[in-house]
Amino acid sequence: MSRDDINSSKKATPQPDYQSLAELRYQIRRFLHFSEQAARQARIEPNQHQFLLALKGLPENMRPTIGILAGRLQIRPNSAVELVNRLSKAGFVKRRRDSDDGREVLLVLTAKGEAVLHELSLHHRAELQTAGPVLMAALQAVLKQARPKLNSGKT
Amino acid sequence: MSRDDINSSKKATPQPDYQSLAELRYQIRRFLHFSEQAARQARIEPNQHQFLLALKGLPENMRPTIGILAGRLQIRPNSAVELVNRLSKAGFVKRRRDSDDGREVLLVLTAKGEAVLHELSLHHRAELQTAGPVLMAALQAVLKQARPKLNSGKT
DNA sequence: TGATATATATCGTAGTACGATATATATATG
DNA sequence: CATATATATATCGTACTACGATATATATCA
Repeated sequence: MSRDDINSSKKATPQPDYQSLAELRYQIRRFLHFSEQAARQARIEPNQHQFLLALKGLPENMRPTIGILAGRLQIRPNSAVELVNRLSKAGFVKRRRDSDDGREVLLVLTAKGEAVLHELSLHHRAELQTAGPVLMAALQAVLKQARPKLNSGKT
Repeated sequence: MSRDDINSSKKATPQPDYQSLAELRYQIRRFLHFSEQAARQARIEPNQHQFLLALKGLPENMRPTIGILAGRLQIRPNSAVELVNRLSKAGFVKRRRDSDDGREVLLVLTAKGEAVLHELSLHHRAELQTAGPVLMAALQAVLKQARPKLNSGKT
């Protein structure tokens, strides 16, 4: 007993708002692109930079193992191994075969790795000063039209 | 007995908050990872999906040319050409050598492309229902500590 | 002890963005 | 109007890296 209008008071708008969705992805890409360039300027590969950040910024309750880091980077454990190979070859991290569990490998930042990460983090924080709000806006635009049910809105 | 405590009321915190920075990137990766898997489930390559979205969601004042799309995807124009090659081979887009400028190529979605994009967009919108707020929170956490100066500010 | 699970490592492969370069069309300039 | 130059796409070979499949080492359980 209801007509399917476009979008007015339905549960979830049937037609997605492509424009806001596209804008969100565009802004995300811009930020990621900035990040990659910043990394290369700092003489480190973007994915290696992300590894360093994931390592240093790991929540305290997590152990810095290959597997955990892989999860944080959303890559397969074997890919993480290869990444660590390149990282240690470049002198950014060290492997520490310690722990109770002899299978695990704990990753540790070297001074060099720490330095690059520090520099890059400051740069990123500065960039986010402007990019952040833009991202927020794009995200909110998507969420606004995505809202599943919302009648009696006041706006 | 040192005063380089955490951060309290400085201009811009000298030490970046690695944890919130890392968390932001983690959440971005989770969303992108979801997106990639969703695309593959829909039988399309993630980058091809992004192209379709960028095309359909292009602001009205922009013409859907290779160059413009390349900019929106943050890739080189020649990479965009190759992407379009794969897209048209797969039947998702068509080239339209029209326009006043004979050098340009205008991209057009096929019905097939439209269909996949529609499906994926709904899926993404649904995902963002939960992922969106998490991203927002992560972003805000970074911005909070990144705020450069905050005296006599208006919020 | 033996069986099985888990963590890391190795290796070959495939996919793709890139730089360098080529071609086509447009525009400027004499 | 002919030529020079700029711009938009296109082509081609290369390099990088994440991946699947598999191997090895250690842990855990029966």
